[in-house]
Amino acid sequence: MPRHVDHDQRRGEMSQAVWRVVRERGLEGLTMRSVAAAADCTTGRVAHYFSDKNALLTHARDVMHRRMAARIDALPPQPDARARLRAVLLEGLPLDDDRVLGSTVWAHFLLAARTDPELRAQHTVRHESWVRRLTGLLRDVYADAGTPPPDDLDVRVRALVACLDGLALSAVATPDAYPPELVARVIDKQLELTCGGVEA
Amino acid sequence: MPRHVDHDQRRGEMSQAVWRVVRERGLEGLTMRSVAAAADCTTGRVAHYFSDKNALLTHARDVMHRRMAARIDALPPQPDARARLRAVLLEGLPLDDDRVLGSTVWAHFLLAARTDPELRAQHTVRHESWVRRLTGLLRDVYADAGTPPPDDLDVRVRALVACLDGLALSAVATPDAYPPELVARVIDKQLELTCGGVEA
DNA sequence: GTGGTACCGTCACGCTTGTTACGTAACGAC
DNA sequence: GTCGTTACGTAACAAGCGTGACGGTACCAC
Repeated sequence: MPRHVDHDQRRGEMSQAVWRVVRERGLEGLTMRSVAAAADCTTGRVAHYFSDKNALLTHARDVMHRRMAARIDALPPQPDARARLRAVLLEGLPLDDDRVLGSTVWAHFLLAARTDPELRAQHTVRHESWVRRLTGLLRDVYADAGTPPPDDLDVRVRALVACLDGLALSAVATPDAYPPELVARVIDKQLELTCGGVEA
Repeated sequence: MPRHVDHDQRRGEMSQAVWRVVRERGLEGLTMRSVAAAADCTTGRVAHYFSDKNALLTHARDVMHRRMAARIDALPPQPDARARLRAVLLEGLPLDDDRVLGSTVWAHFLLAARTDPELRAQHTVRHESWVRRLTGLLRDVYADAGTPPPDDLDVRVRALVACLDGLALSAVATPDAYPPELVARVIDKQLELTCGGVEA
């Protein structure tokens, strides 16, 4: 075996460079050269680890998604179902630099999905799984209170998710107008509205 | 005066061409050449009416915004405050082809605003005016019912707007997963949650 | 007619893009 | 050592970009 480097690590570094470029210049400002510059190397190295610009993007997106999923899985245990739901919601919002980066990448890929069938299919799968997760958590809230879940549970979750998405978008696009404190207050209100009179 | 053509009309035609290109290829697929092709003319003509690519984009965005504002102003009178609020909300959602186009352009410019200070400033102004408009409408709902508006009126409106934005984004990015019927059902639920027990 | 001006098609320039080819240096196997 | 493979910097390429120059053509005033 000749000279060896850790491929996964290198690819990870370059994915981070992709995120940084997307944050600073958007998806349209993302070029092989800008990624190389952000990763402090030449385009030759980037080309060596990714066959394609598309492969580079896909990898960056997948790593980001795995990272976000891991954050949610690593959430500390909560006292009750409602706190659990709240913690997951907050984790999905861009409330610190790291998650601003995540939401930014998410937003750009979401918009790109509009004209790209493959991106669209992948987004739909993940979105539905996200909706299912929140549905389960909301159901737990009702179970905790000993109340049967309402018939409109699904629509309530959709409204909650839409609110979350809209907030994330605003926080990402105009962070000055939507500081973390406001975002948290709005999602708490939405949570209160969603859970209706349960445990109130 | 030599041969005369209606400048505003020509510019309007080209703005429509811009919208179509944005819909089909996104903001990054929008080039002078693609706009010219969509407007079925040469780049020479486009250059004749717009000094710049930026001027072209700005005009297209402004015309779209005026168009949307006009739609809302032209809304037929509604029986009560709640119906009025609902009508305005529905008008802001991409429920037909025309508004899908509008929301698509909105979403692209919103994301672009993230890295463009001027776009961001303009978006913030319009967003706040939109929030104020909805706040007034929601206040009317309470006034209609003879109930004093709740203290959390502002946060409720923010949640409503976020929900609207998130729905619009989903409907634009993945229309198959968010057909108009579902979108309308979700916003009706959100409206119901927002108005609390008023008139219920 | 006959300017003269608005309209706009054509084309070339310089720049940036993704991709590919090529050269060289580093390093493990033998 | 030396050889083969991996790593990766450099550079060239065609394609596509925004922009500006140039020229022709259609129309109105006179």
